[in-house]
Amino acid sequence: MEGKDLRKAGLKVTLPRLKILEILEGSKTRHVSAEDIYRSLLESNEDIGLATVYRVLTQFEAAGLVTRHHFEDGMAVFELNQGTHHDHIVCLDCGRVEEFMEAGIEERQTAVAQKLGFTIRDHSLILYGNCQRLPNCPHRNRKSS
Amino acid sequence: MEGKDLRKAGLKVTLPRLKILEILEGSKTRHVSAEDIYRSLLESNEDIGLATVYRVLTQFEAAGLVTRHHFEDGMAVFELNQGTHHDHIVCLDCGRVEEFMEAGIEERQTAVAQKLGFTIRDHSLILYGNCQRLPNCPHRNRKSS
DNA sequence: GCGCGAAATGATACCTGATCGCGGAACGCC
DNA sequence: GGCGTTCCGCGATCAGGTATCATTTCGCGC
Repeated sequence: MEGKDLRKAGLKVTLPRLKILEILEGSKTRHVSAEDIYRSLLESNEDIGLATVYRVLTQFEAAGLVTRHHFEDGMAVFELNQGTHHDHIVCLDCGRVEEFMEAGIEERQTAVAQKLGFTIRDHSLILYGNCQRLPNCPHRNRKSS
Repeated sequence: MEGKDLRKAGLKVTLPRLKILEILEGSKTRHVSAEDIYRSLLESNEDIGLATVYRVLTQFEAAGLVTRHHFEDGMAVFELNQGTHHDHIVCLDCGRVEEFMEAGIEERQTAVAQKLGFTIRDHSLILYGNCQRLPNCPHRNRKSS
């Protein structure tokens, strides 16, 4: 993803937007907060204000480039859209986020909505659990809730 | 629900707690924010501080009397627990909230979590849609998103 | 390349939802 | 009723996020 993707999305190509895209792509965790991005920018000695980070993320969301999630702590995190829809499961011990997609669940959601007289537009499904501290958990010893 | 329920929950019976319980029970919408409750209290000329409302709601949550939800706008709303688990569907036009429960969805959630090596502890499923402005929608003409 | 108007940015003040700290008040066991 | 413990009201405070506005940057037409 690069300049032309921004233009395609109807956004001017500016340095802050490029840098933020870059960070979203390069991030290991896929789910980052505005502050995370701001901190990354500072570390790369980019002189980009926090307000700009928020503005750009909001524009990216409106343009469909990223999705905004609210996990349990209420703080917004952002994720680069890579085509396919999915839901999330969050480890309460280590904060790790896994993604999944279950056609059966999706179907039933639509059915339920219809039964209640709603036209479904969107949904948010987040499971919370413990990831059993598998040895390969990359987030072990992170802050506990 | 009354004084003895508070005591059963390990909480002293105090006027603020009783009043707040009362409001939760009497509320038409079942899903109310701390500010909603605070406003109700002011209207009834109760001299109860906003901080107390938050404290009491947090205690109620810890005691299992209420559940806290974060709908799309991020603001917390509280709902009196009346036994059965359920999920929510929110109308994007009018803000109406309906509740539903789909055993098939619940089952699949557990299965997915297990497959990913998680022990599921909790989940949040919220559908967003349009309620087709049925004539009996009690929320028509509320703020639009 | 260059100039120019529109759009974007950075700094900072501000807003809102929520929490903290503390002196004084209320609860409830006796 | 008396008294220790818990709770409460108030105001200060915090954190995430937004609005304002002067300055800078983009990119189109030349």
